[in-house]
Amino acid sequence: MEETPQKGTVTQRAIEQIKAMIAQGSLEPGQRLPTERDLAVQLGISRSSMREAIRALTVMGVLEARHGSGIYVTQLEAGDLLETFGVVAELSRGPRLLELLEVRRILESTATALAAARITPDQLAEVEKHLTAINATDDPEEILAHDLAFHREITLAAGNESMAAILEGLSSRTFRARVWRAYQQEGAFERTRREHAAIYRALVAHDPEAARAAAAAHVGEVEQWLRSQNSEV
Amino acid sequence: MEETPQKGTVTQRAIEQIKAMIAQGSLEPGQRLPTERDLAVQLGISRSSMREAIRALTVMGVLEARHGSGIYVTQLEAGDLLETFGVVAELSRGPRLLELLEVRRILESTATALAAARITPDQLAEVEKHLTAINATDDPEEILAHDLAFHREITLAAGNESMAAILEGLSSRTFRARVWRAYQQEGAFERTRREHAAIYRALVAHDPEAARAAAAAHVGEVEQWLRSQNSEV
DNA sequence: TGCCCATAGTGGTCCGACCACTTCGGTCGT
DNA sequence: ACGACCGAAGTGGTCGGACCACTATGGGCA
Repeated sequence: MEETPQKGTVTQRAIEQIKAMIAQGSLEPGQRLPTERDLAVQLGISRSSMREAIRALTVMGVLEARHGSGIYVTQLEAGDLLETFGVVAELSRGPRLLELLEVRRILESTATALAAARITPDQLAEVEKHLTAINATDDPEEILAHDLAFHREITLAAGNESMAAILEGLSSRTFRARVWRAYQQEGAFERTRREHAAIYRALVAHDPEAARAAAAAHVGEVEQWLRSQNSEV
Repeated sequence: MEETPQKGTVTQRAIEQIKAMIAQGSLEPGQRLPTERDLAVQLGISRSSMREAIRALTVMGVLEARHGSGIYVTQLEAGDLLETFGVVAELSRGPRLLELLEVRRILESTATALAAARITPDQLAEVEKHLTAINATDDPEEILAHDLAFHREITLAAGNESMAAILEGLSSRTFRARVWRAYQQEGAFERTRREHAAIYRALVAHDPEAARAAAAAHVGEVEQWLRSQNSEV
């Protein structure tokens, strides 16, 4: 029960062992881990290797290191899988970008449909706030921020935080900013506003099918435009 | 243009810089990077910190380190975002597990529908092979392997590698093995076989809507069962 | 009583050495 | 002349120890 099985690199072994501790429940969400130095001693490896293992788990969104305080197990909440997903979206080009956009269209249309059925008056008011904010300004930066918030509010209303987190990653700042920059140059502003309005109307009417169609069309519009650019973005 | 802007930790800065190099195209997929030692000098940090940055990017699926050879940029293909996603699925419990299963149901039903429209005779034969293999044995291990292959073949036929990779992560080995263990004990074997057969028939008939319904029912069945377990898994 | 700061403890960074593995070129035998 | 072998150079992997930056805690001071 004590000797190292000698499989794979030392760091990789450490990663697996810590993952196993969490999976088996001996480390619970929010709990603080022993210090890096202690952990290294426990697993019989150097602190350097242990730090790399911790770094890996931090990137995966499993651990969280607080300078001067300690290392903690995250709540394993939806947002924790966001970062890595967003990075992939940022680095994707051409065909891969279209594939991810297709995934987004599928998930976002379904999420919007679910939201139409479940959204509360409070949430609806929040959505409307961002909608009017988008129409009230011409600052691309502000529009983008409210556009993101508009969709996030809707996906959250769908009641599936994991799906919301994935969509957030797929719609990451850089990802959309890149599209926007060129997109708005074709004067498609007005069309986007109409699409947003259509989505909002479907939500107000609590009409899932209309919401699904409106959301699919909204994402599909960007998709079509991007496809016509022949992988230039 | 040369001094460090002093924002965030040194390692974090290094991660961003390397990401930027790839995003801007000065580092292309498959290309070999300078050595860890050289990179550390270039960015003005220690080798330890550089190694952590590389480890982080390796986990994200952006870089690949080959012992004794060098560090390379991955092809940034779909499978590269798989590993991290699978880890999240493995560590999820209770409500989060249901959310992820819902995402899988949405994506898998759509993917199966797409596959019904696009699948080639060759791919269809491959799918049938796994189907008969599932029905020919009682070894859970073998069944699981062919079950995974069955669905993977179908999602690949949908023509969206990114979606296939995400689904692969959501259906990761451990994830499904855990479900299977208890699931089969209720003698739901036969029902699963019938569902697989229904999916296959829809593919043969090139009937997208039937395929969508069959796949949604298939995943939904597991979903319902898991929901009835009151977060015990 | 309450504020403040010295201090211990933690993660973050750096250095230099050595180990394990890959790669490649030269050497040796045929 | 050719091919298999082997050794050296180069690379990532590991180690340990030192110091820095930040946080949290508790005791002392006003």
